[in-house]
Amino acid sequence: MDANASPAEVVTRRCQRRMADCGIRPTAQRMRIATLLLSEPQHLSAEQILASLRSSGARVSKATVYNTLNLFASHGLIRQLSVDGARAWFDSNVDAHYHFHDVASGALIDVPVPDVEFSRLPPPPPGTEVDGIDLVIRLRRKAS
Amino acid sequence: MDANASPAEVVTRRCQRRMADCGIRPTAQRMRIATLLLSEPQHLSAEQILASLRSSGARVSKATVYNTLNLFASHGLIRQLSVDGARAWFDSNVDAHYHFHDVASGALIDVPVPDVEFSRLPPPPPGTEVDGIDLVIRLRRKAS
DNA sequence: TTCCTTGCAAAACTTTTGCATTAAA
DNA sequence: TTTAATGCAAAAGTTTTGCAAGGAA
Repeated sequence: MDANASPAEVVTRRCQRRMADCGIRPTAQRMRIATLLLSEPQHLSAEQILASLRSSGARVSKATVYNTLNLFASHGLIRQLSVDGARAWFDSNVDAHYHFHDVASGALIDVPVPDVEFSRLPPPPPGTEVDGIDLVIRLRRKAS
Repeated sequence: MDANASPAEVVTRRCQRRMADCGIRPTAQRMRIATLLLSEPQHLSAEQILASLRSSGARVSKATVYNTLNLFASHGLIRQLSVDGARAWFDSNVDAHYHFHDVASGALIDVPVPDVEFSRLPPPPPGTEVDGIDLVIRLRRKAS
């Protein structure tokens, strides 16, 4: 172990390890995208990721951002969300969880699984089983 | 009352009434779109609606389909769903309800509210209140 | 060398918009 | 007649793809 590792180093190593576990070659662009997303749980669009990387001086193309996000998603490193039809959001929290969605601001907030409890759920149709539950609690500004 | 009204007539009148209630002018194209959607609860994409209307001989443009769907949605006559990022689905069932989503086939199946019961839900963040709950139970083909 | 990744531009797709024409009140 | 709706084509926005160039093994 390295008790002197900086937070940035820890994130870098975690990204390398997770990509290696999936057999994904850790190129410079992929590492930057992984570092950005996996440094903390967050929801980002492809455009936001591209802008963020470029403003920090990275040389990345839009195609590579999409390629990388799709690659990561296909390996379960991130998760693609469909909350509004306008664009995809990429969630770096792949543990089971739900979301608040503030429609006015577009903000997404994680809701931990233990905060939601189902006392009844319908049985899946014959020949199918439940693959997962997408729960979005839409929020509006309180009138009061 | 008219005890001899055919099912088609009943649908036509119900569409006229619902559009009138919203102050929407019942043009030929709008009536055809409303009749298609509101004849029974279903989930259709804009492209499906356009194709269906044209194959039944109607003269409608893509722009009018989108204009009309947005108009209907803004008046609460239909509801727009975001289940996959690929396209919008328009749900003619505007009563509160949830969905099964068979990812393999793309099929959407309604889940009535009484079939789901929450025994715990997180409190909405300060300054906000719950506007609605979108619940999608993802289905996969059973392995067994 | 061989295979994979990147960047760029173009293409594909869904949805919106501008504007002249047409239909409804 | 006056206002609103329609159709068409073009535009806009997001995501994918083809391909030449670059980089890693």
